[in-house]
Amino acid sequence: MELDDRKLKILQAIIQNYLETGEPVGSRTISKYTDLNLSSATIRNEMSDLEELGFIVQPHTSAGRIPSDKGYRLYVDMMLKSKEDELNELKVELNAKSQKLDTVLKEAARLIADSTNYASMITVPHYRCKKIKFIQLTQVDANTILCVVVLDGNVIKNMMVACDRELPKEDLLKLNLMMNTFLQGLDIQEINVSVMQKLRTEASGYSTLISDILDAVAKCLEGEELEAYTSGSTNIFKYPELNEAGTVSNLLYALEEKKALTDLMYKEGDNDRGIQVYIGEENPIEATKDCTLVTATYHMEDGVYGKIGILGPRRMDYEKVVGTLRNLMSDLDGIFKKEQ
Amino acid sequence: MELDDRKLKILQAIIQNYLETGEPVGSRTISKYTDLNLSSATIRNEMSDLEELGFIVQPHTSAGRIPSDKGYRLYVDMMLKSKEDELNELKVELNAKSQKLDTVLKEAARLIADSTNYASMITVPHYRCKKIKFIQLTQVDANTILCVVVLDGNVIKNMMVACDRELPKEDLLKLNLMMNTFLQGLDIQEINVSVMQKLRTEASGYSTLISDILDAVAKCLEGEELEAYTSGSTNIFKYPELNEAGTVSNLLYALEEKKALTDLMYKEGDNDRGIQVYIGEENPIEATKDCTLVTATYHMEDGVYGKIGILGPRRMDYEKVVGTLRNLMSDLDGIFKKEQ
DNA sequence: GTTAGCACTCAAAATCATCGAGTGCTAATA
DNA sequence: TATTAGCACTCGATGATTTTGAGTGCTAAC
Repeated sequence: MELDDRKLKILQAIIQNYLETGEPVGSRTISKYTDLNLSSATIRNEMSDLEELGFIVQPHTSAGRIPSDKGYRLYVDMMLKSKEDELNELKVELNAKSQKLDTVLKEAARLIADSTNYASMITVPHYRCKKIKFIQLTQVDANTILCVVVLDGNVIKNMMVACDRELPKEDLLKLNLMMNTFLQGLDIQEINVSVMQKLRTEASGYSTLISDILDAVAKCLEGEELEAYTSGSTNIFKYPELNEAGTVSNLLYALEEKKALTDLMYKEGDNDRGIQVYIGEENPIEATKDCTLVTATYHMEDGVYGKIGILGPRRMDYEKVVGTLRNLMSDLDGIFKKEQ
Repeated sequence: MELDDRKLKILQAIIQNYLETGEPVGSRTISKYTDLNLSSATIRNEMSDLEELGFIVQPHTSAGRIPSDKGYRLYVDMMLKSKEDELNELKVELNAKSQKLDTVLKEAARLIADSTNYASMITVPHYRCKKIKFIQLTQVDANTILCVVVLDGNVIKNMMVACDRELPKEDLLKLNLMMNTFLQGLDIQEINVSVMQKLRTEASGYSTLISDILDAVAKCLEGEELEAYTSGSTNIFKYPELNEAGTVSNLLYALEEKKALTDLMYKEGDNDRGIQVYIGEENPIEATKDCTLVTATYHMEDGVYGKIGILGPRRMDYEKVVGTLRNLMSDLDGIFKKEQ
């Protein structure tokens, strides 16, 4: 059996109607809804075919049809194709004044959630290859040193390091200079034993302090590697089909723990294929198997990237989501470029 | 009618039983459950009295009784009193190694949520009177200056400030020195026009930069004044009585938006009466009117304080919650003292 | 003052009937 | 051959009705 043009139109009509209503759609509805001028009986025959082909399913005998994951998949693929070159006039307003990365990301998450009415997540960039732009050590009080590290992309990390005595100012300056000359331009993986060795021998007398600082730097960069922000997680309540006790609590848990996206980043690695749509069972993460997850990857320089995800019901307004996401991506790209 | 000793014991038994089961408790249960050796009929008479006194209510005729807000209130008050001097051996494990405030707070929230099975919130300290310990300006690249502000309590704030050209090193050093001499020890409210004036005249040629920096400092300190962290919000699903569509979504929304606690801080001001318990309608915040909210205030120096809140059902394990909270408070106090 | 006993209440659960949207199939039609 | 009208059938949803049982209040006896 072939998926001819008429079947495709009917499928599309079914999906669109289902997206709007959330109810299984029957043959009579389609018969009236479309401009195909076919009787409900004919539609029934076609629907029967579409079901055999696996694009739609019946929740139970004598109910209308709803799209299967395969059906959504076809729909999304078609849509993505047709949208490919189309201009999208939606303008995402992002307050780029604050140049701090985390503020921008938080705001991005909120924007997405507000404008789509789904839940959103955004991961902070993946620092694996992030290079150190510079380091600044300052004595805060008698036994604490503040260490600020700026990475490229103007990501700022700071940490406190304990030290046993107050350093003379000249020493601190010297240490600062040393740190910068040795570490500038290195990424976290390049800070290896030999570099540390050199630093230690150079800084006679401060060997433990150096170790402590490097530890802090390493821990800070690696530990928070996959932080993420979420927003609008309660939007989930708006979709009754997700609103079964078990599902909703799992989803919210995944969102609160920020697992969904970070897991995905681990699983899928850093392959970037622009906007990805995971429908139902396609989802690589257990908790989201009843949802659709749309992800997009944003880029900074040098293979540094993060992901934005939108989590909603299968019957998601795919057009809007993809559109909004596209816009946001370009906005973010703009901001990050300016920042460098 | 008097609330004699026997009535009190029965009330206590009712509450405790209800805390465990979540079901209305009947006379027969109490008759067996307690060591009073009274028949269910007698209990029924007493319960009837207790209801008249307003300590318990019937969800409907022919159901058992559940505690009213007034009943809980009595119970909590009694418990708080009896706990007052009692040593509590629970030990809260807090990783104090990382000396960064936000990490500690996040961890505290998580600990509380995990150990109590309720939702927790924690606000970052209220900076109103926070004094500047010092300021560090650094040129990050040609048109960006990084400004790190350390407040007492070792709260670190950093922000990027745009500037039109690269400053010579000497000038930056001079600015740094100036900033520190003028601003050190001041709190946000003491940075007034006259201070700014002085700074600007002193720093000939950098007047705009100075303004920008001060703006950033002010905005940063004021804007994030009432940030908060939450944890375990999905624990709410564990309590069926909160699990009505409307309630749960409101609660989660309040939690996600971190409204509950911050609102409370605004409403109640900075009066600190240690551990506070708000039961049901006593709650000053609309969204939590079906819950119990237990809050505690932690202290740093100089009137700087924050709040921790635990949100759960009315039938909360008050003993455990209060105990855990007490411990956490003392742990936090320890950490913050060490940090100074 | 306490208790046994009993009639009464009422929410929750179980049972049953009805309704109707939607289907699949068949036979008639274009 | 493709389309359509017609009809019997299915089955979840809705709602009425009954049953059940935990729990009460009251009264009379201890």
